Amino acid sequence: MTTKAAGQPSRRGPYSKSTERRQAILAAAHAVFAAHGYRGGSLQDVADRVGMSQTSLLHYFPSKSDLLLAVLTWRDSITGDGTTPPDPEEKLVDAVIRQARFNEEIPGVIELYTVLCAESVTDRHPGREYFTERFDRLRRSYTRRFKELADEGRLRPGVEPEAAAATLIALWDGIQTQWLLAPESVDMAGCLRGYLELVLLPE
Amino acid sequence: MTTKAAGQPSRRGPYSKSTERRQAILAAAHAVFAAHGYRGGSLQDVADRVGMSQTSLLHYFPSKSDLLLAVLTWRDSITGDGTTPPDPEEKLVDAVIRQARFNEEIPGVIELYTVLCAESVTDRHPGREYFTERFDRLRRSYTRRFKELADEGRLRPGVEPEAAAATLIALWDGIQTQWLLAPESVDMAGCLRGYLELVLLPE
DNA sequence: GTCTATATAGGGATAGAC
DNA sequence: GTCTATCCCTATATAGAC
Repeated sequence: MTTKAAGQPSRRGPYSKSTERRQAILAAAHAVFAAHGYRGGSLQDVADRVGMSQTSLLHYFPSKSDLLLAVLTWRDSITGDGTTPPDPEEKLVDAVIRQARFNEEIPGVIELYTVLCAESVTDRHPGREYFTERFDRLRRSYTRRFKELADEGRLRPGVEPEAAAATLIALWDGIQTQWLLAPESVDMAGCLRGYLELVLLPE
Repeated sequence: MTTKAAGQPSRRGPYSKSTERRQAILAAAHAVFAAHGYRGGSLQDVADRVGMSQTSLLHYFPSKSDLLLAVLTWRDSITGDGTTPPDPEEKLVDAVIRQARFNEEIPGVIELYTVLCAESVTDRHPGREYFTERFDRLRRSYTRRFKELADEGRLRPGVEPEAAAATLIALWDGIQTQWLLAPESVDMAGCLRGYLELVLLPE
């Protein structure tokens, strides 16, 4: 059964049954961690959604923290966060708004990020390193972007690129939290655009 | 023993032994929830810090969720969040910076807020209503403040008071998260001041 | 690769003695 | 008001049969 056979679904490689199973587990874990957080979500919840036993799940991911890190990496690949290099042709405002609207459309993406990010600041949380590095990387990336804009004379005088980078990221995270608690009262894209139009000068 | 006696520490009223115990429990619970979150923190942790049994703790707070809500209310009384009416004489920038620096000095205050706020968006979290109402109240309060400034011609043209309110709160929350993960790399007060100086016109 | 059974630990909450 | 003992539930992880 384990030997190769044309047309068999158990063939090796990136499209093997095993890989599909892993994908299904990641999707289920994404939903569970988004709804209950890392500590609040259980492997049993995830296993039930996939339709397998909790012990079978541990065959694919040896521990709960391994599963968490895999989910975080998987999130990056879905959202493009940290994987897609910024398009130098696209304006910063447009790129931010586009990403904000995209995230808004995928259920659970914002919940997962918001919940796990704050949870990660607690003692010995397995996701802490991931978020620390993500913020470092993002701050550097946006700082570079704002410096380029400053060189073009498009940054409002008095605004420091480093501060603008941290501010944009902070605003983005914070407005997502408010949006989760009151989607009707908060205009995520509007707040982001408002800040960027404030900090950037028209061409 | 339960009858009144001059000089006895077991007298009734706001300074009774029981009240002191409750205060000690609240302080311990504040530290535990800040370090581990609501779901990650245990009543046993709290009881150990106070030096009592877990069951004795439940004599003061009948359930874990009751304890959480008491801690959140206690936090308000410490920080003045939601209890102290804004001083109309103090400039908005000064008030925000002063509060930010104050929070920074009290260990655990920012952790507690950040962790519980994000955790509260998860399913059936007992703190959810508290945070939803807090955001509603804060947005209304800052919106009013920005409208007053707009009437004085001190709000930069094109900035909407409602958006500025949500943005200021979001920025504040988000920068606290970054600060918790990298205190040396993030200037909380600087980012807040930077935004307010951008959105407000000089007198 | 999947399962059952189990080890081991911990959680919140209740009953009732003192 | 404080405790011990306990109930009952849930959790992650391991062992081993199939």
